[in-house]
Amino acid sequence: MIEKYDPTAIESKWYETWEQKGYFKPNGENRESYCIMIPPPNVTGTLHMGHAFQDTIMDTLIRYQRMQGKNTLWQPGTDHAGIATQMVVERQLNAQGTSRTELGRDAFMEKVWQWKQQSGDTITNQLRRLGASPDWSRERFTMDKGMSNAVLKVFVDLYNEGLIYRGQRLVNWDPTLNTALSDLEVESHEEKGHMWHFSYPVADKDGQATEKTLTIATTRPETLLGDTAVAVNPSDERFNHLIGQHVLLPICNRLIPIVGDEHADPDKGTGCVKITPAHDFNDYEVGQRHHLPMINILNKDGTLNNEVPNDYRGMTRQQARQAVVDKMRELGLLKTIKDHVLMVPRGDRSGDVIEPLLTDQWYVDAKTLAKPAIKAVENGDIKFVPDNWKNTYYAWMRDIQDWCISRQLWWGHRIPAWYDENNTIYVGLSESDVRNKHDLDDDVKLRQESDVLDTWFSSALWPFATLDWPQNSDALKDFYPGNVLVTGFDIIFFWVARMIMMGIKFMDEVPFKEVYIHGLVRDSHGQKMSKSKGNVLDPLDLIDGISLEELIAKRTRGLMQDQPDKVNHIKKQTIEDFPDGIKAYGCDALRFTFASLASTGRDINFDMGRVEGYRNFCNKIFNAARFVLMNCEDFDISVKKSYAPSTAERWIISRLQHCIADYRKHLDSYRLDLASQVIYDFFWNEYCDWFLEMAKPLLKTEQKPHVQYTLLTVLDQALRLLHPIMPFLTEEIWQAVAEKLTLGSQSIMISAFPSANAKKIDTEADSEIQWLKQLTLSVRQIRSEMNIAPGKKLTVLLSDYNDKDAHNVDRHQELINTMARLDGIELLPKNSQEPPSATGLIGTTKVLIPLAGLIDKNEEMQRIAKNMAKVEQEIKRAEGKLNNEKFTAKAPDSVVKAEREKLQQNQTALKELEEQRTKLEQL
RNA sequence: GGGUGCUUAGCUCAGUUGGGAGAGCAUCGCCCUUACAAGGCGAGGGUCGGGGGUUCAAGCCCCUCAGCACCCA
Repeated sequence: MIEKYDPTAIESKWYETWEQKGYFKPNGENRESYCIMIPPPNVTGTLHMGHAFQDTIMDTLIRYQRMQGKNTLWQPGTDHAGIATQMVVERQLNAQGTSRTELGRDAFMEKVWQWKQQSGDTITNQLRRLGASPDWSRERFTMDKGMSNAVLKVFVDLYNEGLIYRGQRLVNWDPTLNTALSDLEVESHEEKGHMWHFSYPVADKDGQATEKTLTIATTRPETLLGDTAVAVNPSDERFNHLIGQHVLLPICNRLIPIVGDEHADPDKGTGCVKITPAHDFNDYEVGQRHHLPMINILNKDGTLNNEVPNDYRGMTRQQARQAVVDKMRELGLLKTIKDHVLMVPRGDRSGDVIEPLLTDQWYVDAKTLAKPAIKAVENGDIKFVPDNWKNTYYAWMRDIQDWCISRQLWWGHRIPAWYDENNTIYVGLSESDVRNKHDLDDDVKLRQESDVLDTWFSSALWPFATLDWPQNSDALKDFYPGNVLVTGFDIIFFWVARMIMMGIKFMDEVPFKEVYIHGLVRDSHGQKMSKSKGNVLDPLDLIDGISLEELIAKRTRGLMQDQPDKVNHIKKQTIEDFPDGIKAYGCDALRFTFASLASTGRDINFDMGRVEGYRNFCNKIFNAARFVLMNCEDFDISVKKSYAPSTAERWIISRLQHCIADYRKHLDSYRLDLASQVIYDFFWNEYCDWFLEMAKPLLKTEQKPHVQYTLLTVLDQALRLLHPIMPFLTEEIWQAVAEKLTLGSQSIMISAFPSANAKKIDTEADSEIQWLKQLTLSVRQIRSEMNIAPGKKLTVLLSDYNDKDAHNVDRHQELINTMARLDGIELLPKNSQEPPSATGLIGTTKVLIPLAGLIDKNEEMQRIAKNMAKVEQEIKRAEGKLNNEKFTAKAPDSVVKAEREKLQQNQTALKELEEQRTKLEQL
């Protein structure tokens, strides 16, 4: 074995072997199956820290269940991510001086497929580097033939049931991307803007402008050109007498009615609002209530169309806004302009301001599908972990709006609808299917819908479409429903809710039994990681390491030209956070870090200190294994038959049982942070710090073969526990351990996961070793605080000892001497004179280290005073409690009794310390 | 405006039936002790955001205030 832990050397070896031997595939042996569907990453580039975190969680769960012998499937794949991917490729084309429209639909699609191949490969390679163990032979892509068939069937079935329909509605229109978006793809944020007050002349009976005006307030002056009413609140006495009259819309010179509607808030603006039903969701509602005409004034690219006066046609929204304001000022109808903070809706991909626009789109009747999906969570068929996320789910599902699923893009599943020349709609699996069903001759011209489906439409089918549905495959029988969905809270609406709806609709069963919601990975300052902030980390850089220069280059790439300030800021921040770049911590350390951060919170601030700490843990494991193997070179497995563990061995075996039980409990409840803590603590603080040290002297006795066996078996078990989190290092070491123990199994991956054995819990050994630890700690403390060299051999006396002390001293002389580095330990006969000493305590037993020239009297008196202060405080606390009659009367007996015992023990201890101090004083 | 979550050591975070405040990193001291200096041993450091309440007992339960984050409108 190599001298130092070198993750690169270890991690390159095993992945290929595992994959070749088919360990990632379901074993097909066990009827109990376990399945996780990967949330398919978008083929827009590379995996980020959030993916790595999520994949670590899933892989840990999968490996854990696989080792328990279950028929385990982790289903991998990627998502075509319609808009996002199309944008990436379009941007590349633009950089090459061409464009999507120049290429045409077919050639463009080819380009996207090329990109998909490249990005998909990058992603799967990253997953491999992370040690992920999905069944690659089942890899799927949301635009695969199989997935496409599923999409077609679902669309056609829903259409036939009336759950998909085409309709003209106001949609969120993205003028940059030229497509409709669903509500979820629109992000509204507060932005600084203005509130303009315009006066509209009130018209007389003949439709002529009067002197009277009505002043409306608006944040969007350009929409004036599409106004079809002015609304006032019916209860607003300032204006309600005007209801039913008309105003003469300036610029357009249109007569539009004054309507009474609750939407007008008397306290907001001027109390009067202009109504533009074709360009505002609220106004649309008002328009419906009052049967107002809708005037669409926008082209699809956001410029003004021919519905507006000549002067304004072709203007952009911004130009039109300015022009309208100028004109109103000229007309003397502009009253004021106020600064105003308003919510501005923007497309989550383009960042452009979203326009409500009246268009024909395809919708899913979400309300109908949501009903059973809500019930499934209410009745516990699906559980959220942590539980409170179900409230977020309910809140959205109970007020769900119909889902706009059509997108005016090219990259995606083309909607299986055909139009004849009269625009009659035919929906079917294919054109020939449509012709057959509707008896359409070949001379009837059909044209397929050019829109594609929202990318989430296909993702929603992921849990069954990846398992070959609509075929009734074995995989579908074995692995639907899945056990748990592991995902972030940011896509509960986008994805989780829709999978539940579609799963129940088409499989008659929920798609998964649990939804484990994890937090979002942020940087160490709590900032969201994003390219524009320049604080992203590539998980592979933590595995392989990266120099500061390269990291800065990576983070500022593509930002150079436009924003020098930003580049400098990113540089500065990066230098501050990573002055020496990033070291190669290795995959196992990174995974362990992710596991340790997987608690119940929402956000995870990724701290490099933790990675470094866990890299050290890897090193610790590596070195402990080295020690064990070095000391087991002559190990003979035949000792197994006559195996007789000594106290220290029984102790570590007993501790191991606790560790196994706790670890499993935590993994079963998705507390990977607690699980990692448990195994870290066991391995470092118990196995290494105490057991390996105790093994050293024992290896020099005839107990040696037994100790070797214990060292190896406990290591074997610990490695198996660690394996789901740290696959590479554990495999590397386990191979050598398994050989010694002649375990037979070829890989730790398919070895049995440890189970706790209650019979091996040994309270006697526990108590004896606990005593030994206390004694050792006591001596070490004196040594350290009295500046006695660690190597200096001491003699220790036990005074005021009890039977247990005597028993332990008798049984564990050698262990005591090694652990506490003593010459010897003696029991001081009762009533005999105690020599002047430095004093420690095990309970009420005094641990005496005679002064004999190596201890300074004054220092020791100070030390004793310090300890006495601690004990006194404890006494005071306990007395306070026990003197409170209510406490003794109402607290459970066991608590009161424990408190009494503690008090008594501390009182004795205090007395002894006091005596000791007095004795020293007299010297 | 409605909702959710958070506030614990210098930093990043645990603390799940209410019963003597924890980890890692950082800090200080001693030590190259034959597995490991990416280490060992020891130490210091917290009025658990503020206030109030329930209780014999509150980091944990209730109320309230403040700050931060996020979701929905």
